[in-house]
Amino acid sequence: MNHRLPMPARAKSAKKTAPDVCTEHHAPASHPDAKIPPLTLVESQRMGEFFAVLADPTRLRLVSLLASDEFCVCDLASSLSMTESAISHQLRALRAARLVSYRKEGRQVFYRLHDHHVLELYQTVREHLEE
Amino acid sequence: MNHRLPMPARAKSAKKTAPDVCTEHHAPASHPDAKIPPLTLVESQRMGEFFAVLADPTRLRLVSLLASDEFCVCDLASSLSMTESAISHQLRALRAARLVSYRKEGRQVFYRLHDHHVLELYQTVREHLEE
DNA sequence: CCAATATATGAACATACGCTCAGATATTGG
DNA sequence: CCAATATCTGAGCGTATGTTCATATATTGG
Repeated sequence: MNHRLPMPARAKSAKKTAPDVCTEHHAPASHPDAKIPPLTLVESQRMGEFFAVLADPTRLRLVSLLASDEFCVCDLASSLSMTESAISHQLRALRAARLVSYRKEGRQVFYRLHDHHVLELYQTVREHLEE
Repeated sequence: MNHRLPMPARAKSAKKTAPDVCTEHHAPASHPDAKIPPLTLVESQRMGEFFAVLADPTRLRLVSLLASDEFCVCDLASSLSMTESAISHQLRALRAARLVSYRKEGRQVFYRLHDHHVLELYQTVREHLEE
């Protein structure tokens, strides 16, 4: 069965030159213009957490609402026909990822997208999926 | 407790004018330049699935490797110090999401990024997280 | 044909996640 | 202060997901 176990030694040999792995190797070099080092484990975990926040339908619908205007939790819950508790939990995740900011006004808390980068990313992917 | 249950009627009232929800409403209108309709449930699910594929450290490291060159499964597994089975499962997910393409050459299968959109999205988010 | 190599796949297990429910916290009005 | 409103939070449940393990498929060499 698995003829190459985890192998702590050896790894990280593939950087920019052709990696000398497998019995024979044909070194295709299809992206010659690249100099980008691969993600480290920690970097990939960070990036994964970022994408994971956007990998939920409810949070994406929240972002799509906030792309047009500022809303309080109550309005967001009503717009999505969900409980305010569920929305509050999801807003917590969006806050932790710095995707939204908020502003307190009396008993209400108004949420908005954190900055233009969020709006741009959302619109880019939206257009990409509309093809 | 929850003073506003799922409410199937009523929802979808917040489109472009200020949504009339909550007892009092202060209509802040912070993004006046918007005309983007919010995501439907189905659209948000599609978009969520797309982000979910990129929400895993292993798949992101695979994308980061393929951003520089074309690799066979064996090389990818070796580079990440993981079993070829695990890598094959993840490549399957990347294939299903049309994020990678492949080319068979004898016993080996060489994977590459599907198109330049993938590379651009990856690089954009990478730069965004480097701040 | 058969052994070896390279990859793919299904089942199973452990973990992670989203929602609900109950309750806590905070602010306003009487 | 107390009731009502608006939001937040922790525990628990059901489901989804990534890896391992065993096995299957496919291609090459002898």
